[in-house]
Amino acid sequence: MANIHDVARVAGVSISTVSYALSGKRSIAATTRRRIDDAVRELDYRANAGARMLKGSRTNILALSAPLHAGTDTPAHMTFVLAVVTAARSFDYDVLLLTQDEATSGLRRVARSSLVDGIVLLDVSTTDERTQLVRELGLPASVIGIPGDADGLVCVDLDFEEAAVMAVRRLADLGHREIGLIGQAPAIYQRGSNFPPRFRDAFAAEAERLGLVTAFTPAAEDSAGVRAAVDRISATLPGMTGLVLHSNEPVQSMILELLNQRGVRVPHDLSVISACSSFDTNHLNPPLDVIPLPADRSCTRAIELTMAQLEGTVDPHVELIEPAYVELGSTSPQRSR
Amino acid sequence: MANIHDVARVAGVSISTVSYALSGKRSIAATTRRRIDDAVRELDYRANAGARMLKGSRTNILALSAPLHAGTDTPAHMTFVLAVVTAARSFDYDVLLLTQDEATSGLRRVARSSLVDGIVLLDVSTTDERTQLVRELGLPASVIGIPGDADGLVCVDLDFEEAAVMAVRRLADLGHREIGLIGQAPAIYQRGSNFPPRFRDAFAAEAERLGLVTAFTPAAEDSAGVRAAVDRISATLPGMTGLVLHSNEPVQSMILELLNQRGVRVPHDLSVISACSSFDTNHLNPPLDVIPLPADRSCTRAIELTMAQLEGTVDPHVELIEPAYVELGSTSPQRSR
DNA sequence: GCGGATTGTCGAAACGTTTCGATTACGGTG
DNA sequence: CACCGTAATCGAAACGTTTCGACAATCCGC
Repeated sequence: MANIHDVARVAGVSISTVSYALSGKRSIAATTRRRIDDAVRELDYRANAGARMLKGSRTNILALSAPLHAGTDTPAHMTFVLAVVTAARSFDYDVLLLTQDEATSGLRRVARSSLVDGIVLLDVSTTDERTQLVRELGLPASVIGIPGDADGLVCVDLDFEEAAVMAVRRLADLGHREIGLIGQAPAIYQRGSNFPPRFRDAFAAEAERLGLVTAFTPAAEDSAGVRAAVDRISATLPGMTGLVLHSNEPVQSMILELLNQRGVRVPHDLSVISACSSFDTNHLNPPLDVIPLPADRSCTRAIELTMAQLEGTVDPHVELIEPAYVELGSTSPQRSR
Repeated sequence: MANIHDVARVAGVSISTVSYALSGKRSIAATTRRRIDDAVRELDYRANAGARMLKGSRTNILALSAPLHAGTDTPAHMTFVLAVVTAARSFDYDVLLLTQDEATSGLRRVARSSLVDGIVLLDVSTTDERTQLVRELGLPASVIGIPGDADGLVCVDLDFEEAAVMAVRRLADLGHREIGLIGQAPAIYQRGSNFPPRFRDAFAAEAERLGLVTAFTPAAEDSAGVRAAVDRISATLPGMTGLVLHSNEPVQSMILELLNQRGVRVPHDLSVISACSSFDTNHLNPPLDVIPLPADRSCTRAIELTMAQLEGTVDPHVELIEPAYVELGSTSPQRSR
């Protein structure tokens, strides 16, 4: 593989001139620069990554700790992973993927060996061993999601509380007084994933503030679980006219199918809102009003903040992304009885 | 961050002794080794990755080129990615994730800068620009899937042809004479993904060899698409008593639901086989006989072969993984009419 | 008690960059 | 014309490791 000496020889200059020409850190005569560029092209030269890491103190690699737990919605998870990789590349950073059991131990390994300049944490639980580790390592790091103890960390996430408030208000404004929430699979609440309870609790709180009657149920991911969830919530709240779905695409799709089978028309009989969904609700039947979960925005921001930490220009804080409400016709005013 | 000099100083030896103690490449006195181990622990020392890459010619990093295309089954894709990462770790290798537009250009970049020792390609199409690139780069590489031009490449994949033969024979052995195949979404065949036509064509060939009547249809991934596919195949083959599903989990689930609604009992009225599925068909209703797509085996083998290429002990070839048939009670003999 | 093998340790070179300080050439200013 | 600042280039040091060759100390068999 060609190295900088080869380039220097072919271009007839010293290696430092080559280095400066490529980095642009000192001025180089136009003719010299052209000869160097030609040599680089001819040899298909690229600076050796190891040497660059060793000398400069940047590796241009980030670690992405992304454990995939049972019950996690894989497409949503993948969306975040891809968004992180894409955002990192826009800053000329590559991404090292750490998963499963290596999500924690691998983090320590790559950090201590100076293989990465920074860390991104995905899918944090309310009590997550990775948060303490990240504090110890002292490397720039951004957490996507809000762990229980966010002290000393840079965290980014959709404002799930505000999203819940938004959904409740929307239904309240339309005159609905009895509203339901179908959430994630029970396993997800048990594992302590950070966002589901944030949404559920804010939903209940805002509804109470507005004097609405609510019911909540999780929904297991198979058709039996979905049927049971719908049955449960109808039994608890027979007069329900508004429903918020905080679950993955297949579950939302099954719920709509079930409602349809039972002759419940959306939005005529029931106003339905899809909350914090990372997929396109236009493909549902009918399309659902949605408060999107903008993976790209969270991830882009997380990477920006990691880069800012590398420059030392940012302090630990929690950054919440403002939710937006997208109308697609699945809500309507409560009919007077 | 502590370096090898610090360890040497604390242990009271030279740096070369530390290096040999850690690598085990020369014998070291037991007492010396203990002092060094203690120093390493005290300082939480780990060899600097950049320096190690520069000096040794190994980086202990693999590039994983894993573009996610529209229509690809995300959970299956993720299963492969995770399996690659896990297998790589078992050889002390980390994985750099290259996706989307970087799946090709990033490959060139990281290879030319000697950031990675080898390459793994996922989701290759029949004509894939990455295969030519990999040949040019001359780095150890393993392809998961079989591209149109596999010359000079190391490829690993489930033997989709044999899997198709297995499914057809199973149904034929049970006395079924008219069998159908519901495949992937049309978009996937159009994009040239490598395995769907391999399965489809082998299915047709083996059925013809055995004198069976067949019908094939792709299935779009929404409920309308599934309904249309089932309608199409029933219309083409009214006497169909055996059905093979080569599609993702939601689609298979919807198909079974639809059959159930229409009063078609599995296996009493229709024997159904789930082919090359990376998910657990026990969760379907009813559970389906399955020829599993063993992501972990393909990926483990791909990594093994990449490691073997690093040692120079392997030549380009295509390696097919023997499929297995798992009975779960969704097939039964053809009833005499 | 001597030669030769073995064991344990060390110093130094090399890997390919980046970057600091030095040097040369040259045009502009007083 | 002497002086200075600037542009363009170069040589050399440093980053932290691995590994080669050298050397001293110990052991073994006779």
